[in-house]
Amino acid sequence: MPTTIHDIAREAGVSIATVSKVINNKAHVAHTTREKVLKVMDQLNYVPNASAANLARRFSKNVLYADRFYKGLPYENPHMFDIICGVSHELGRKGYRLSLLNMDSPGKKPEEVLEEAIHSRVADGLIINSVFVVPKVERLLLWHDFPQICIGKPPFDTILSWIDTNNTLSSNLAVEHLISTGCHTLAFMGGQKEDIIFMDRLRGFRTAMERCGFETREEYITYNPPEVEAIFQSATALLKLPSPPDGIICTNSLMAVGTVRAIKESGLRIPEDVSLIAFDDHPYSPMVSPQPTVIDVDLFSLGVHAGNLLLKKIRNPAMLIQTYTALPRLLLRSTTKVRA
Amino acid sequence: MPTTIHDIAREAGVSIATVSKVINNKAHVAHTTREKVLKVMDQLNYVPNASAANLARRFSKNVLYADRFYKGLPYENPHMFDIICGVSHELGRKGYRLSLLNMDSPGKKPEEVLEEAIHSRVADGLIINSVFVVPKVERLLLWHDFPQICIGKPPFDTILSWIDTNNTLSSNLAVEHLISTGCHTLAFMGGQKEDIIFMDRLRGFRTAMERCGFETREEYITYNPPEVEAIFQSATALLKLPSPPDGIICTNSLMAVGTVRAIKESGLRIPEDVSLIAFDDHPYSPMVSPQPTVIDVDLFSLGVHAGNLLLKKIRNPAMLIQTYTALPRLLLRSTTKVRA
DNA sequence: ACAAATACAGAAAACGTTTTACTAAAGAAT
DNA sequence: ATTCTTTAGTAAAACGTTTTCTGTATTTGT
Repeated sequence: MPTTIHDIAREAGVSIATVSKVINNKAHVAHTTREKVLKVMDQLNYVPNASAANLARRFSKNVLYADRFYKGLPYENPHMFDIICGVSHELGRKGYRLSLLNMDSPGKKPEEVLEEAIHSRVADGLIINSVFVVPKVERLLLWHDFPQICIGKPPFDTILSWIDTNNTLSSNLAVEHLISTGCHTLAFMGGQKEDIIFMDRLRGFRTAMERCGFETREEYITYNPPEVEAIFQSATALLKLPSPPDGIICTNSLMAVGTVRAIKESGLRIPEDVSLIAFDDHPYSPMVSPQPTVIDVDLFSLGVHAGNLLLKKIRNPAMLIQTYTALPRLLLRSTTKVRA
Repeated sequence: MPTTIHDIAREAGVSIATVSKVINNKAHVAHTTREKVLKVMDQLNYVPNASAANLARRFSKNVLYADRFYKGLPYENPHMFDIICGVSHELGRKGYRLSLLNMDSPGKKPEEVLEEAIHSRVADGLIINSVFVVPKVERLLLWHDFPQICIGKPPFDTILSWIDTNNTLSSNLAVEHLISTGCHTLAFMGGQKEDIIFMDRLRGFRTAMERCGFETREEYITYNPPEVEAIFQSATALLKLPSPPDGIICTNSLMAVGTVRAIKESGLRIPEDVSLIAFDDHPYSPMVSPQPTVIDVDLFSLGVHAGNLLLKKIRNPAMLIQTYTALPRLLLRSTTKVRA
């Protein structure tokens, strides 16, 4: 019932081969013929059947995004969906489609889900959260020459391609900014030791401090659970030290919320007495007052880059390992200011 | 190079028809034969080529989620991604895949993007944000008998299937809860008049008030921009009225943030002097203190329902119009309490 | 014991494209 | 005029499945 390439060919008085050439903008078709075919296609509202085309040309113009997609995830981590939006945007522009591959499948291990997807040839490439990239998965991908981009640098040496943010560099930026505005005593409101992003940032903090000729004192580094009350206590304690910090770096915006409250309730002014800088812009940042100066990464464009890199690999599978590190940026708002 | 059904057939010493039957769990294949084929499939690591299967059986085991996916959206509206997670979860369980269809395509109108996708048969069904469901799109979908679920009730009478939340009912719940805890004077912290969700909630508020025998006075209804400072002012003004409200309903969690601050800074206690209830649980709700009592909808399971309904329509296209309205639930936290 | 029904297996025809020859015609070069 | 290229177009063979139809064996019912 739906119109096929045969209908177009018949109606236009040409062969299906010619129609195919028109569709795919191939050479060896006269201008007038092309026009004629295009007109018929338009009239009959023809769009090629994707499956048939996929089968014949042996690729699918589809890309998989492999991750877990569980309940509440978007609230916990809206960031990853901003990456997905970026990927989708870029792929859409280039005529590719993005499918979600949920690695949480009842009764199947993530590798199995992935292997099945690859074998079934539903997609030409893969964007995968690096938490799934264990050596076994690496072998699988390399063995099949399957174009891929990992989101996040895999935790071992690999010749897979990846794309990541640079937490160390972010810390550097934060430290340098605070010092340049005149802070002398810096503190770090951290998360828990299992949080690798936080630990990366902390490492960056230490080296940045060293590079700037400052001493890192352990009592200025706190490890906090993700609870605003505990954070508040912790920050209050920090401010009661014999020589309290005049600059605080918060590993995320939740820390910032609790810390801001602590500073205010300690009777100190922001940023005059204590400056504050946080990582990751978060939707509720603008709601906090004063609005926090923030260091973040444009994750949407990270996604765009990932999509772009992947398409290049798809077009040229011989392409060597690709990596890309997104640079952090400083969003100057009201919790930091150059001091007199 | 990749293994095909022919390889399996040869290796197992049967015909490809038999292998196909095994793959698809069809009848008329002996137990021993089935075992033999399965063993070979396992050995050769065979997974059927999706495009070929799609072409032959004339459906794709794929579903589209049509919406805009622009930069920053996940921060503005994490809710919609919770729906997507739900859909993906449900579809994955049933062997279907979810593809994102970005309706923002350079140089193409949303209807065109949609029409192309439908004609190309990349998917067997569609989940679509009802903001795109204009009469033209309705005609398109009905004409092609394309199984679909709208997220949100379309703004006109339609025989398309949709799934939605019930904002009116939510308001009812809120009003009833406040009154049952002993509040007498209720106020509504609203958004802007263009916000249809808010207007729905407001409508529900009015009817609920009436049903409960309370009078709705216009000065207790405020319309606010999404800015915490303005909200704060607005709420403060409310509390300065000759007979201030002892119960406030906030149309979203942002309102709650500003309002809580206003109540506190007015020297009033929550919930002893003023109770507060907000719509939509938001990730930062737990961070606010006191934690707001909230009325929300489980959007993940809304997504699960949507996926489920769609699969039913795909299996039985003759199925009549389906609708589903998710019920709101009350999350009792610290801003409401039964009064002595 | 014999017809009828059923279980199993395979051959072959789709499904709707792309691609690879191959032919015919038209131009260019000798 | 003759040969050599280039261009335009086509017929036919993939691509890897599903499905229908046909033909045997085997079971079941009488």
